[in-house]
Amino acid sequence: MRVNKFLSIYEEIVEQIQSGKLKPNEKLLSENELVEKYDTSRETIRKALNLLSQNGYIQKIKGKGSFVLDVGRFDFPVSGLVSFKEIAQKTGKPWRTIVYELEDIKPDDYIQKQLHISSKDSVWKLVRARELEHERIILDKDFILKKTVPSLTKEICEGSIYEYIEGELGLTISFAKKEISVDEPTEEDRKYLDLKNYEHVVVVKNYVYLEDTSLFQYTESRHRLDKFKFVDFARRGQ
Amino acid sequence: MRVNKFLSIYEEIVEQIQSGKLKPNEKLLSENELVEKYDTSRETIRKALNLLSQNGYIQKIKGKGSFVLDVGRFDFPVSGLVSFKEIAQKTGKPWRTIVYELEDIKPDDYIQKQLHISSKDSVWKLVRARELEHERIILDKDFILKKTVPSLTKEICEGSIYEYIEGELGLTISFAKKEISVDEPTEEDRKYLDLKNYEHVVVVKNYVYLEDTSLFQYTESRHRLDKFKFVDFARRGQ
DNA sequence: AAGTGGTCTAGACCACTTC
DNA sequence: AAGTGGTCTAGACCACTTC
Repeated sequence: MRVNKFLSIYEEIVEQIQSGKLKPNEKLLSENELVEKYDTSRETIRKALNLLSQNGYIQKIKGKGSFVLDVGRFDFPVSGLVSFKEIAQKTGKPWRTIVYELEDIKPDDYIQKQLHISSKDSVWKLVRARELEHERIILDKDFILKKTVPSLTKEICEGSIYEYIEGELGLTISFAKKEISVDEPTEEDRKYLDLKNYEHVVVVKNYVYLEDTSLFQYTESRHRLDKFKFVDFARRGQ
Repeated sequence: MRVNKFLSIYEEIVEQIQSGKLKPNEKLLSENELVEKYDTSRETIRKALNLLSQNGYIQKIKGKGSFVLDVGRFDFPVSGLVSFKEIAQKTGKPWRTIVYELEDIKPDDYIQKQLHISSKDSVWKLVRARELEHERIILDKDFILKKTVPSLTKEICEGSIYEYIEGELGLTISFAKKEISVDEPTEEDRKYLDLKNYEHVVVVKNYVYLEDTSLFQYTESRHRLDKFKFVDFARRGQ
């Protein structure tokens, strides 16, 4: 079976940029030269280069060529939430996930509205705290359609739910929408988080969709505000 | 001169979705049928469809077809800051921009570091408050390289700086990086914002790059936390 | 078996930048 | 004039979903 040619070219160039073999502001080989080098067609090279451009590795300039961006300036992840797991793994600080609740519920009005379901649909309610350096700084409240994910265990919830959903269940998550705002802490926040004296929490509402465009998960992440950071990288034009 | 064919096909289908001629979950014509309809090649149709997919209008499923997403679920803007101007224009509430400072400065250490420049480069410092319903809720502190934007006036700053930069100066902004975090208010925040008793502000640091990959603007937007909202829409995979 | 989108090829013409 | 990336064409084979 043939593997994606454009993807492996993309990955090879990413590796060259990350390892420093290709340096910031350096000019890549031209598209025609890359066609020669990889013995492929120009459209395949262009697919690889467009992916590099979309992901912030290079900048293409018409008439001039493609240039390596200074990725060091964009501390990873290039876009998205700087999750507690990433912080923890980068800094090597001790962390863990505490599962407070895992139950099968009938959704209330608010959850019905968020997931666009009726009161008849069963939902997993999962409440977890994320602890970093012995402080619980994020409260994740997940609501997952039971008809999509029939069984969940405490063990799965302590690890990665997405690995289970995509790996074990073979489902494909295709897109997600996030809304970030600030709110006052609830009783639940005060109970399950080490909030100190902060009078607000950063609330990230996350709506997760499957490949068939169905919404199957709503997550509310409530962050202690001193530990919150979000990075967004946006390219202009198409 | 030939106009982009794939772009006009994209725009035509966007219009059909927004006007309701194509309804949520409805199946689009297949790629081969669209080739017939628009009398073009399949790769051109695919470019238009991929753009629709990237911008959240449709979902493509292998073996099945392309389906209209329920864009109503994603209140615009699909991604990015829900800016005070957009809120104001949507709700029709009264708003204005107040220019407090516009001067030509020598950058201090912090600004030198943010813009990757030396103390010799001149910089415009611009401080503006955004007022909505007679409350100043956002403080925008812009630092703009003078060698890129030689002249700025109070009138330009009260309107849209980007319109001036892209329209009048003919420069192309190619990408931007945002960092969102929460901080304590400064003296300046207390002076120029109607902060009420909030003890924190949401800080959005924005780094703006030109087509030649040069960083020319650093903006720090300091939001009163009760008025802050950010929306992010992310597709998985490539 | 027929239809779907995903990948790939080998060409073409174009506008822009460099020399 | 030569080199660059951007758009477009007309084909091919593939894996996946539907019937």
